[in-house]
Amino acid sequence: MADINKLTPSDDEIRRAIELLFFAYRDFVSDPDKVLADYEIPNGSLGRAHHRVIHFVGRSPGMSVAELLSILKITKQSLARVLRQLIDEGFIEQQRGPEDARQRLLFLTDKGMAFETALSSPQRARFRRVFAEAGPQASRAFCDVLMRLINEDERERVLALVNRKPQHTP
Amino acid sequence: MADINKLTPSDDEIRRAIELLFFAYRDFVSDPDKVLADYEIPNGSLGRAHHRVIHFVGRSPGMSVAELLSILKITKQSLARVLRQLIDEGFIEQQRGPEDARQRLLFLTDKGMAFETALSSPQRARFRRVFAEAGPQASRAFCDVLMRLINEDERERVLALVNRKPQHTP
DNA sequence: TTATTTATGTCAGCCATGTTGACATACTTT
DNA sequence: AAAGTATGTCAACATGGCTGACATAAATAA
Repeated sequence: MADINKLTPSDDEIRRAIELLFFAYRDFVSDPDKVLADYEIPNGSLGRAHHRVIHFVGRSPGMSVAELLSILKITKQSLARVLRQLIDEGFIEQQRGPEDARQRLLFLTDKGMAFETALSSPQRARFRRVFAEAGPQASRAFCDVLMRLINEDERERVLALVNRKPQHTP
Repeated sequence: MADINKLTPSDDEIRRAIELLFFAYRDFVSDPDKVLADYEIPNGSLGRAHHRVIHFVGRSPGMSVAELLSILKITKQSLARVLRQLIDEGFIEQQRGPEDARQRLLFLTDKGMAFETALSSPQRARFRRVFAEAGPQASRAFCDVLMRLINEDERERVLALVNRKPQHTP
């Protein structure tokens, strides 16, 4: 019967995609681990959770704690732990919100920005190579599929974040 | 200057892909959580680690513990914990290797297979929808990019696993 | 045959990072 | 003044990684 009426992907193609996603993600997230392993701070070390916080704060300087929580989808107590360490170690600074003084707006320090670059650079190198090999059309298709994999009720919010051009903090 | 000489993807496209991968993976792996949350076993519950084991054992019935370890890339002590629970709860059975009697070959029981289906079905449904929406060409491009994201020194081994057609266990 | 290596299991403890629940503080809104 | 909101914090617990040490049985080399 083959794929005469290919309206729907086969179970086998789907299983293959699921497994590839597992392996690709596993290797992709392992990139920053080597960088993280080199950092030692009093009472612990830095992990992937810290990387995620640094990434999103770097991406949206001045974001509130609540915004960050809604992106990471973790509890404030979980975030508090890593945020405290990042602030104590001088990677992140807080400023009171000018409109709403209850908010603590988050910014990377220079040290934080340097760390962000160090953490993301192997990941960016990986994607640079892959996208160059696969070509622009496949790269766009890849992002299109990723976008569709995101929960529909959040997709718009996520796209707004992801599509925003980088901004300067004067 | 735009993209006249588009040999290399822009930093911005790469950053976007990195973020989309984060969000897509986050939502994708959250699918089985609801199923897992319903299962309770003595002294604990089942989590994503159990799901991964069940998936790969179901995928390659009769695989050895060493093979499973090399796929999951975790320590044997970490695996032992979840494997013990899965065996105790009757999801997985072990058989001595017929060639090498030191090996403990792993198989899903009927109960294990049913659980595997329950766990993966929301993920498969997600991909079925996405691939149908995105079309077969984009779906293939997606898998191609994922494949290239995998560490090169492992890619062949992973592809051999991923491309193998499902087999029957008589 | 004896010695070594290999595949697996297990005990004990540590660490990172998620969870819930309760409560405190400062600021905003009603 | 009262209620709601943004954030911080303390305490306890769960999951799932990790290391190190040691045990057993089977395969393989000396």
